[in-house]
Order: sequence, then structure tokens, then C-alpha cells
Amino acid sequence: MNRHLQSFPDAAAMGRLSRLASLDADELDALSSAGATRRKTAAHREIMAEGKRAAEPSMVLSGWACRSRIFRDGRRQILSLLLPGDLIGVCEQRNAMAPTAISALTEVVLCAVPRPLPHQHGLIDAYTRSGALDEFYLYRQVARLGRLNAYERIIDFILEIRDRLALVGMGTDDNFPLPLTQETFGDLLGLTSVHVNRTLQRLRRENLLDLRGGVARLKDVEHLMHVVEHRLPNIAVV
Amino acid sequence: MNRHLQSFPDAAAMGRLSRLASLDADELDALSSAGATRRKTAAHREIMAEGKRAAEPSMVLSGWACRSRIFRDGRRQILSLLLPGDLIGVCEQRNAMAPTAISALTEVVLCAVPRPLPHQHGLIDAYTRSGALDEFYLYRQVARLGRLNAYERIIDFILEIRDRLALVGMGTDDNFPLPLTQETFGDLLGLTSVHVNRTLQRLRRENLLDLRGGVARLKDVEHLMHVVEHRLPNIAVV
DNA sequence: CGACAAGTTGATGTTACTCAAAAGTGGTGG
DNA sequence: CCACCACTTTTGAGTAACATCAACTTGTCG
Repeated sequence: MNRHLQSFPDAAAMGRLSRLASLDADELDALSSAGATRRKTAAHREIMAEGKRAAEPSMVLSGWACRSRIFRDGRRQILSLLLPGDLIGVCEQRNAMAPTAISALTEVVLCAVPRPLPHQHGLIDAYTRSGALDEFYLYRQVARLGRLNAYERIIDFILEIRDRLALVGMGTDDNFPLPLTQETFGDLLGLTSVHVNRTLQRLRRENLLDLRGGVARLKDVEHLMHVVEHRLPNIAVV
Repeated sequence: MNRHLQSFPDAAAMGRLSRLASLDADELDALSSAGATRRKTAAHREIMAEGKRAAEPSMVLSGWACRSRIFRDGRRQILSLLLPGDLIGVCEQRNAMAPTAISALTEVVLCAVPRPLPHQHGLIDAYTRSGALDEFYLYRQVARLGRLNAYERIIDFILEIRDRLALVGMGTDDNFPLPLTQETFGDLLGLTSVHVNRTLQRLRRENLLDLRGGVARLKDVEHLMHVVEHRLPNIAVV
């Protein structure tokens, strides 16, 4: 990873962009100086309200956040997850409204990222690729909720997180952090926490994956990938 | 609607962009000339394969298409619908891969749309807003599949289509085309066609909406909107 | 008229939800 | 160090929503 980025505490998150496109010294400088502006949000707090004017473009430096929709009767659906390195409000037009609320699942630190200048092709490319990944995972979330059962949804989701964390160097092939409660899992996968619990037990019993204490341990990656026809996004990584 | 656009047979679809941002004569000309390039796809045929290099930016002129994912065992999930006026492959980077397959639900006519030049702010704006709408509706599809039951999913979906068709001047407040089979409905809403059928019967019995012969007739828009907490996207329309 | 797709119906099965409570976990303050 | 609290996980029993399977009906078009 680049020197510039390594000098920052949350180098992993910052490094994601340079894995999506090669950035020159100028662009890394822009990232570094914008990255000095930070904002910390406690767990369970809202980071951005739905429909409010979107904030400056920013990036998750650490912690886990989500876009979610909450219904009158209390039902909540988590629409997408935001992991370290993920961007917020980058591709949107000026004065755009946030399409969904964003809230912190754990303590979250955001930093500002620069709006790219016309000549900063690396930065533009990295943002575009990041956006394409967001889109890819959003389509995947739709397929998951629409046509996979609880067992498959959990497997598919875990594999997605594994891939996304790999892009920021968090965790290994079969072992990575997953600091979500079963309740949160339910809201993410359109299930109740009770059913999530039972399905996780089944996966443990089958010795396929063990989710405990905020850490995921995959016991048979090949098999898990086969169950859900796992594919990687078609986005080239540098 | 603008003269330039009216001169074309599928003026409704072309007019969508000029409702999303005001376009100057130069931009309308660009749209007109690009729009001469057309491509017709028969119902049930694939328009674009997943993972193939994406085609030129284009727009649906007429007909209904969808992005979908099909699983080994034949399960199909429709990820999003593409209606007249909707754009395909506009925001993506050069050489980007199509994130999903796209196929025609009815006979579909596409036309090319221009890549905007740096000074064509109206065009850029319109594309950006169109993209923001796509994103908004994709999040909505997630919430629908994750937390609404069959009854609510159908209502929510119908109201979405109503809003989207209104943007291209197709249909009225309570009456618009909906040329999808109950099978397709099922694939879209994560249900079986049998369950869709029974739920549609219930909605007819309750005198809330009547879906028949490819036309949707809403009998009590207020009530329908209340059931699913219907909201419009926060995207300004010119 | 016949063929094929779409819509409808009934009977039955399964997945996942609901409600309720017990057991485990971690943090805090006395 | 322990008692207490809040939160999370786990368990059980009963239920509702939706799926499955199979047949029958209707409509459309050549």
C-alpha cells in the first residue's frame, strides 16, 4: 500500500480506493488532506436522515453503518451495509437529497473525501468503481431477499461480507470480523432474530460456519460458495 | 413538451429526460441524433447478458424490460424494471461490465443516447437524476422484499409503477398499463404466481385495485398509499 | 377448431413468524 | 469481588403466510 495512506491510522479504509484504481501523488494528497476532517458517531445513532440535503462526500474509516428504512409499526429493513472504505454521497449531484437514512451499527468514524477535479482520472475511476460495487451488491441484496431462503440468505450474506472486507484487508479467507447482533442480521436479511438464531445453529451443526462473538469462521468455503452459486463482482481490481 | 422531441414517435420516453432537467437546444439535438439508432428486441429475449461488456448508453423507447437473476434450479428474481424513458448503462465507466442481465418482458425498442460532453450540464443533470431515481427505486425494492408481506408488496409495487409511468405521461392517477403476467409479478415480488393470483383477488374483492388485461385500475388511491406509507422520491422534477 | 399461454381453484406441506420465557454475556458501581 | 442491570442468545410451543402440486378454466390467436 502507498506511503501516503499508510501514514494514517485508518490506512485500510483509505487503501480501498487505491485498489479500485491507481491514484497518483496529487490524488493521494487530495485524499489525505480531505481525510483530516472526521466525524465520529456512536453506535445506534443516525449519521444522516432520509431526505435531508446530503452531506459532503465521505468515507467510512472505521465501524459498521447501514442504510435502513423503518416502518410505522416498527418493522425495520436494512437496505445495505456500509463497511470501512465505503463511500457515502459521492456520485450524487449537488444539493441531492439522501435517498435513505444512514445509521451507525457500531461506533463509526467518517472522514471527508475530495470531490474529484476533472483531471483526476484515477480518483474519478475509483469513485465510479466503488459506485459500481455498491450497485452490484444492491442487486444482490434484492436477489437474496426475493428468492433465497433463510439458510441461503445467511450464507450468501456472509460470503459477501468476506469479499468486501478482503478489499480493505480486514480478515482472511475464512475468518473475519462481523460485529452484528442476530437482531441486526434479521433486519438485514428480512428475517426474525429467532429464525436467524436457529439457522445459525444449523450452520454450526453442519460444520459450515461458526458465527460467534462478532467473528465469522468459515469451515468449508467451497461448499458454502456452491450452495449460493457465489460469484465475484465483475469489477477489475488494480 | 419540447418541439424537438415531439417530432419523434416515442416522444413520451424521450420527454422524460427533459422533465428531469431543462435541456438546451444543443442537448436536444444530441438526443435526437443519437436517438435515431434503434434496436428492437422481442418479448422474452435477452437484451444484454450479465458480465458482458456493457453496450452503448441507451434508453427504453417503448416496451417493458427487466434486470434479473436466474438460479441453477430455475428460480428467477427480477431485480428491477425498465420502463419507457429509463436509461441503461449511462453512468457506468468505459468498458464496464453489465452488473446484471437485462431481458425484454414485452417487445422492447431501445435507442442510443449521447454520452454528455463536459459542457452539457442539462444532460449531465438529467442522467444523474435518472440514476438517483434508479437508486431510490432499488432501495425501495429491497425494503419491499425484506419487510412487506404479499399484500403490501403488490400495493407498493403498483404505486411505484404509477409514479414512474406518470413521469413519461403514460396513464392517469388511477389507470395505467401494466402488461405483466402474474408469473412475472411473482418473480418481481419474490412470490409464486399462485399467491399473486390470490392476493390480487383479495384486492379486487376489497375494491382497492383491479388488475386485469394488462391494465391497472386503482379504486382507492388514498387508502392504498396509506397501507404502504407511500412516499415520492425526493428528486426534483422540472 | 385446436393449441398454448395465462389465470384460477383446491388440498396439502413447509418455512418462517409470534409470543413467551430462560439462560448466557458483559459492563458498572458499590 | 460481587450484585445488578441491560442486552443478546437460546429454547419451546403454537400459528400464519406462503409454497407446492395438480388439475381445471378461460382467453387468444393462427
